[in-house]
Amino acid sequence: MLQANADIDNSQALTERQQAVLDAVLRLLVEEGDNLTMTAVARRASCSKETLYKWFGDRDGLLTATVQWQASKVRVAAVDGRGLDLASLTASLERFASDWLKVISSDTSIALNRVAVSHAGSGKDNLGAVVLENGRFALAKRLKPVLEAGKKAGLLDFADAETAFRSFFGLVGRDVQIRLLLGDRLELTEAAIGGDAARATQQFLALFGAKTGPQGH
Amino acid sequence: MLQANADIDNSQALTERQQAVLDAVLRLLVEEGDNLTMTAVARRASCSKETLYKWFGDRDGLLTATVQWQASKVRVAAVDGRGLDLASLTASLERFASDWLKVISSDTSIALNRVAVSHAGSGKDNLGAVVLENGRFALAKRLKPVLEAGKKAGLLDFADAETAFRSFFGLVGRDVQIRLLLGDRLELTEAAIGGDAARATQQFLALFGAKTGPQGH
DNA sequence: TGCGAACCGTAACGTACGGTACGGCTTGCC
DNA sequence: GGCAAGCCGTACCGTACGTTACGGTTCGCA
Repeated sequence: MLQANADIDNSQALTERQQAVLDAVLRLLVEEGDNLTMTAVARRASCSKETLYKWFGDRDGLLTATVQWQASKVRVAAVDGRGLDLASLTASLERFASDWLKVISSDTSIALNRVAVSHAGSGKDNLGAVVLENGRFALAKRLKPVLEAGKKAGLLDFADAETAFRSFFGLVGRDVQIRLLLGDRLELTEAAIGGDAARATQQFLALFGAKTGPQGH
Repeated sequence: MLQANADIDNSQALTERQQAVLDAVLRLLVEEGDNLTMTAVARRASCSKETLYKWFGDRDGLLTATVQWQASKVRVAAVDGRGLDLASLTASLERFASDWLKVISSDTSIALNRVAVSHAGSGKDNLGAVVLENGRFALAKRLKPVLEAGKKAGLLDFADAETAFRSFFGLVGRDVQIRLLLGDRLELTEAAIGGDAARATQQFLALFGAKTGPQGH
């Protein structure tokens, strides 16, 4: 499911101490939202403000470093495109959906998306681009090969992988993300996520599965 | 498509002047995002800060009043459930999808959702609830009767209207809203919206259309 | 014409917070 | 041991902004 990655070096040479600081920022971001102060970060991380500014430049630098640090930690599992039969393709899609739902419903993801949305409205949309790149676009980059493999294997039928992915994205996410971002309670249990992933996968297959003779519903 | 509503009195007795002030807030919100100042509002609306505070209490009151004012202005058209045949049902769904896409891709909607998301992270989630109530939930409340009518007429087949609606929501919105909120450029032309609405509707019908004999693809 | 209410423009106040400076402490190295 | 570098804690500065206060003006009304 979720794994720390070592392949993509998105966190450029962070010391253990710096990582601890960024983890403190994450925790603080979950608790207090975007209105965290540098003094609060310093107090929580047991470091001085001078050190914060020396390491991360300014407040925005600290925030972007935090977003990148979190992005380097959480990553949806890659699935090899060797899923030739329908069963393994279905399993891969379900796992993608489940991982994705688990990520976007996590406290840290919600907090990070919130601060990124806030900053997107305030001029410099640095954070928004980073979140988008490590979220929606990273997912597409990982899922498309699977879709293409499914198409090659005659299991899927679509003209454009991008549009197929976007439909899958919509079927999985539906209104979950916007509701969570807007503060709607809606705790997703493990079981509910599994059910949603299976449902979304079945719907996607119903729309984009290759029609090889009549298959009962 | 879009209409001002007079039935639901969501705007509790606002004078013309107050509405003009809130319109100024909307414009300012689109231009500058959440970091608008009370002095900027006063200057733009050509009113004094004292008046702002007398009318709306404080900054949050002004913002909530603005959200409610906008919500009372823009509303997705209601469609009567008298759509008995497949053609009119399809047309209704397409119109809903088109209107919805038009709304969420508008500058004011993006700005309002951004500020609501920001405030949802900062304790009082007043704005988030209001936006959700007038956005996603209002849409559900209007669309569900149509879906139920379609089911009654034997055109649709689903167990729960809520889940059917959520699938429709996902198929229509896909990744559009989160991308726009995060600052991703992606201007939706009138034609693109129409195409997306038609595609989403066809996909929804493919998933939830009643299977009355073999209908080609 | 006189009066009071509402409102405009602006000045002023208090506070919160981003950013900087400085004294003291630990740590590794010569 | 002595020294330099890095860091902690804290005090400090400047500013931006929410909020309040006040004098001057317009407008409806008797």
